Amino acid sequence: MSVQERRRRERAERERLIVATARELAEHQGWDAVTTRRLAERIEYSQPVLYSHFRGKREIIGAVALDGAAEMAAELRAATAGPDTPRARVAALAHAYLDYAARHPAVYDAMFELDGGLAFADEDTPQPLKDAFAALLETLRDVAGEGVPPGLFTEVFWAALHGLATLTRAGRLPPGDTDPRVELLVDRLARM
Amino acid sequence: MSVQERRRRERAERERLIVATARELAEHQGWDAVTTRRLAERIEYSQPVLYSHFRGKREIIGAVALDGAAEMAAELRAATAGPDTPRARVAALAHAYLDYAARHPAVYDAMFELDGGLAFADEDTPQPLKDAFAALLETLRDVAGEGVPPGLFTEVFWAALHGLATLTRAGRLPPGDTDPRVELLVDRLARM
DNA sequence: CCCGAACCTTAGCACTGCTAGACAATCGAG
DNA sequence: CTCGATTGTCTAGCAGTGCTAAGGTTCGGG
Repeated sequence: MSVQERRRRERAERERLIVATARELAEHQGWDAVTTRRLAERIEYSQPVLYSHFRGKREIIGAVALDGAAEMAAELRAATAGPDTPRARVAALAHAYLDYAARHPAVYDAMFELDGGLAFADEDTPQPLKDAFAALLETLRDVAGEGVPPGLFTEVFWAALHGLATLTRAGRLPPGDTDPRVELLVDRLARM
Repeated sequence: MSVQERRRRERAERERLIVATARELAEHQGWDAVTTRRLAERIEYSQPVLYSHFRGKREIIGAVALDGAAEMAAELRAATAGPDTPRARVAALAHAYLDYAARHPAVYDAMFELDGGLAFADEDTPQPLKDAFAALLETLRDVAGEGVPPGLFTEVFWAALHGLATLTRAGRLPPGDTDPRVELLVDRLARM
């Protein structure tokens, strides 16, 4: 009985190892470098072992995404804990969001650009994703303005941040100038 | 001499055929279905012929992106030609943008999500891309507000639209509700 | 001590983007 | 009109991808 326990623990441990290794590989060399062969080699098991934990590469991406969502939510909450005024909290939130996207591009992609097989905006949406959205909403609800549903406002604000994050990183927007862009966004969208 | 002329024309014609076929395939079955083998079969030539026109698949994506940029710019200009007030023009612009993204997801991806090997926000940026940005700027410059550079304003507005377009299509935002989102965006960002 | 089951690996499939080398058709010069 | 050279195209193949069927090997439970 306790043997089965131990095995279960070891399996869970190995699963964490897979996800952590995938993330590390992706952060250092990009998702293209995350092949099942390389990943298997890094964890020192053969390829089929990966498929005993995940249905396929897509699910591994999904696992990294959940990991990142929890981490991002925590960072967003930490950033908005300090400032006193709603305006300052929103600005801090925006900067923290863009900062995370810039510092962890691979994880950001797993969450919002790649297909990790996760449900979004749905009752089946995994908790970490719901929670990350909640972290945005907690701060943004205070500046939605009269007659504007907080959820709707959060969606629009989030979309704007997402657009800035992805277009900037892909080189579609000139780098630098992030600060004035965020300032404009916050000044115009937020209603105190 | 005229023989070489004819050949040159036929080559150019075949190049257009390649791009058109790639686009059609992508629009109907997604970019994953656009493989060099399938593409070669569709144009009734062997694979290496593709490589005598383009350096690789990436450049083919880039060609589709340029095609789409010209088309999109035209649609944006057509949409903003009608309305009389700046407010209405901006709203029409936003809807036309999101409409194009929704109607031509594959082309939109070629322009803004995939790597087509194109330069952006640079002097080397191909004309169609510059022109598409210009189409946005022409309408948005009138509502940037005092002291805000039109270029900066356009970047932010564009990023918001891009975020809405991609998050909606990827299922990250609940479908429907597009109208109130656009209304909120226009009402808050634009200054008359 | 031995059996059965859980576990892991080897080997392979069908596919990808891309390319070297062989082949045929066409052109220009004599 | 003929012959060599140049173009153009295709066949065949490489290295790599995600994924899986089949076969051992190992190890706990009786």
